[in-house]
Amino acid sequence: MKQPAIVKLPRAFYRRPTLRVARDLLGKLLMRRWKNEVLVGKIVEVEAYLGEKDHASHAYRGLTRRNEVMFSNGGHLYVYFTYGMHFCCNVVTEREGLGRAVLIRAVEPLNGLRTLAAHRGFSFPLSTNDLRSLGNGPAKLCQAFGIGRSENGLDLLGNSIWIGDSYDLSDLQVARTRRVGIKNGSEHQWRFHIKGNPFVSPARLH
DNA sequence: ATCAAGATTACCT
DNA sequence: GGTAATCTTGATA
Repeated sequence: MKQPAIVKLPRAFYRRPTLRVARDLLGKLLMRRWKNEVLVGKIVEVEAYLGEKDHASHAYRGLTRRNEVMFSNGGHLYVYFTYGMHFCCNVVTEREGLGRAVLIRAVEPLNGLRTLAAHRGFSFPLSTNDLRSLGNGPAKLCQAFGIGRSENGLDLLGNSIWIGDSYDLSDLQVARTRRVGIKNGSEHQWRFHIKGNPFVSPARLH
């Protein structure tokens, strides 16, 4: 029995209100062409950052060289470098000029495990712990997928990195909480994750 | 020019 | 539970 083809999310998906995009990204498939295979991770945890009104957002003080991709059209990848060693990636939402995006915080690895493990420095076969540690954090998943400076600004409608639709999300249980790792703006419940999913970032399963 | 803080992680007790 | 690692950015002077 043949599996249905995975459809790339269209521009219109990203151009909707950011909180709705964040919620709807759960269960979708982060995909990257890598040599002769396709790396795939199911998105299980995200956070919305709502532009110049959001005190926790990189866009809070307006457009700068660092955050300029946030202000581009919905459907681009905003990658930033932090703590002197980590990259994190966001999906830009809505329309040009607003500076809104959704941070991808965790994925459940589904394909290309050998490559993802190699990028993370893990040996094969993976222990249960290492399998979870492939993508259960925003910097971890970037390392696993090889996402860094050169992927900043990439169009998710191209054929390098994109997000695929998934065909059956009827069982999806979504939880909504406050965002983590921020000071200002922590009162908003702009973090979403799949309830009970073991690939959500550590100690934040509820 | 200088400097503090950072949308984190790994490793320690 | 705690904290070192590591460097870019943006703010202030």
